[in-house]
Amino acid sequence: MKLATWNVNSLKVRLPHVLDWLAVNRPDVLCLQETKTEDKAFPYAELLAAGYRAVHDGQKTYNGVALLARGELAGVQCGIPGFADEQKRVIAASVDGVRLICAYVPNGQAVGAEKYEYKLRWLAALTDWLREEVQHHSRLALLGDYNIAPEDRDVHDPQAWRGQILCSEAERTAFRQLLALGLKDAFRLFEQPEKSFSWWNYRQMGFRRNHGLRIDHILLSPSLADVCRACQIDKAPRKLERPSDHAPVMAELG
DNA sequence: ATGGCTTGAGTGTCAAGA
Repeated sequence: MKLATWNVNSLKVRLPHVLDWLAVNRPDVLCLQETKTEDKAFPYAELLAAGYRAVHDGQKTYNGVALLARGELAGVQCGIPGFADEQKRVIAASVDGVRLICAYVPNGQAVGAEKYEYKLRWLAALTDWLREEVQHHSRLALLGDYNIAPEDRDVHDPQAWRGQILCSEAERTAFRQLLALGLKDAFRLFEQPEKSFSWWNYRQMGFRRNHGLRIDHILLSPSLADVCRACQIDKAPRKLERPSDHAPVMAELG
């Protein structure tokens, strides 16, 4: 089973890239973030024609998350239960006995900002919810744009980013709280190239200079981590015309 | 130096991303 996640930064703009990528890679599941569209404009028909069913929780302009799967999507859940949030950032469903949670963690804007406090509250609510979910679903994966670079090796210039948004200690602690639930960072189960990132700044030729961060992650419950055979970041779509600023991350389960 | 790109909304130019 191949699982993938991709922040597409507008599905309307990126649909051709997504369809091409699905055709080449044929994942069983693809999680999307930042669809930036309402449900009524979501391209269900185009995806179905490509062999993928989809569930989506979206809104105008911002946020929006979707789960695409070749198999049936059961037990669909939108949002974090008990956490009131106008912003569409979570969608969960089960495919072939695997519980999949697609998450778009708030950016946070700047350390100390109101949006930063929201990010930390949001992450605490996600973690509290997942503490229960991992009890009920031994085969569980949390995929998405975490907006957290977990360690200095996930940052192109750790000195410049030290303590900054996406790299602050409170954010990294929140990430470790997710790991403390028993979840494993699929990417770090394997030897990886140095300076591997999943996002690069659009400005100042960020991609060509590899000025990036690894902020998109696939976390796996122990039973899935045990059967994970590979995990990689696919930089190919980032090289296309009008790319998303994020690259897809894919994990292969045995 | 708080900008530099990109998107959506909407037709001015700004908010938001990371």
